[in-house]
Amino acid sequence: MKISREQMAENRQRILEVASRLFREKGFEAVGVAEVMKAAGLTHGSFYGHFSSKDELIVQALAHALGQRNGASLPLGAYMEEYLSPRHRDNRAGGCPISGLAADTLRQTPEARAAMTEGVRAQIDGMSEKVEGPDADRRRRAIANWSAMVGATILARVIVDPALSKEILTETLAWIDDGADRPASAPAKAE
Amino acid sequence: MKISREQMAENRQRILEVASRLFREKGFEAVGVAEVMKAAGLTHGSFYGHFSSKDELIVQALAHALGQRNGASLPLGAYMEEYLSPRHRDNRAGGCPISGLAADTLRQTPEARAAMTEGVRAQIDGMSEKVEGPDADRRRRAIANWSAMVGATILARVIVDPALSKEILTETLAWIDDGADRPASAPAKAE
DNA sequence: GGTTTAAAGTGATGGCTATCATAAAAAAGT
DNA sequence: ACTTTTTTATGATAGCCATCACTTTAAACC
Repeated sequence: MKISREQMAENRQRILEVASRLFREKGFEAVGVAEVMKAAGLTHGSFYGHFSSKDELIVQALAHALGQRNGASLPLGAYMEEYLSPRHRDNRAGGCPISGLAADTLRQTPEARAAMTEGVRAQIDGMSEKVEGPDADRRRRAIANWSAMVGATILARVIVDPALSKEILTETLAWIDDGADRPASAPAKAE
Repeated sequence: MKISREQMAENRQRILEVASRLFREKGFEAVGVAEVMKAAGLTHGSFYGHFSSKDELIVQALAHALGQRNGASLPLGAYMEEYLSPRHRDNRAGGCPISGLAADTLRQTPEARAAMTEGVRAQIDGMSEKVEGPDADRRRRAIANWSAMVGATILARVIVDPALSKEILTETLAWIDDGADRPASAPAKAE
């Protein structure tokens, strides 16, 4: 049956939303078109009325997830603390699509990789503006801190031992925090 | 046809070697049993004489790759420089299995995740011993530096823009290098 | 209100995958 | 030399997946 124009736009948005969550949770390859459509409350056949292929859905869902991520609202320290928290580590479906999907995206289409590239660029640019310290070093710090945040999140997620997983988050946070607004080695900021 | 006992052990090693390279290059899911066996110069049917399932192959190949990685021979600075080089970025099949497969391993069996966990633990322990600086900070530095190395490698690999990709490697290296044996912000060490 | 249009539902297809049963054949042991 | 063992090779099977042709049905438009 046909539905209203607004309904269709809503459906498309719901597909993107659901797909981006499923992709972040299970990876691109492990999620089928049928699963996405079912989670969106539709049947698998109508998928190709919205997207020309699964590859296109991947690009759109990635851009969708990257676009609605705005760590711009939080102060940098609070953002780092939230990013390197067990809560974010355990919330893959709703978490940052860069740490969740960067490795997966490497094996996707050039379009998907281009979307991821722009997401990373925007993230680094955004962090550069908020990092403190000598002007010449701000971009370097943003890049290194962001690399550490992504790496620590990926490592903390895969690691089975809870103590080691937590340690990686905590110590990485303490270290990048140090670099950003502390002279030497102090414990993680309390907030 | 049957072959000699040594031949069989050789075959098994070759399967592991080839599998670990293919997995690092394409990810666990994108590589089929038939492809591995073909690359090892065997036919797909004999696979189950060596391993009980693809999942077991994944565990064995992961342990194999993690085991033969010994950055222990190099000085830490040289190791970091090599790790964050375009050469390593572009050499996925022969590169570090942690940055290449950590994200993928998250969706594998608990045994595979356990193997990855021990690989990360060994890496951090090894780096802790070589990092310079105040004793209390050495483990923290090892963890943060390692997180940054893994994250930067993953990001540099997925990013399409060569300039941004290179910048991530260079700036991350400069930053962690600074932290390890430099007072302030200096360019990457020349070697 | 009737006609057109297009989105969602149904069902099928072809390709790819891991897995396994069986055959073939050579090494190991006597 | 002969039997037994065990590994490799062949071929088949069952399941999953993306994709698409076709039908149904309700919104859009006159």
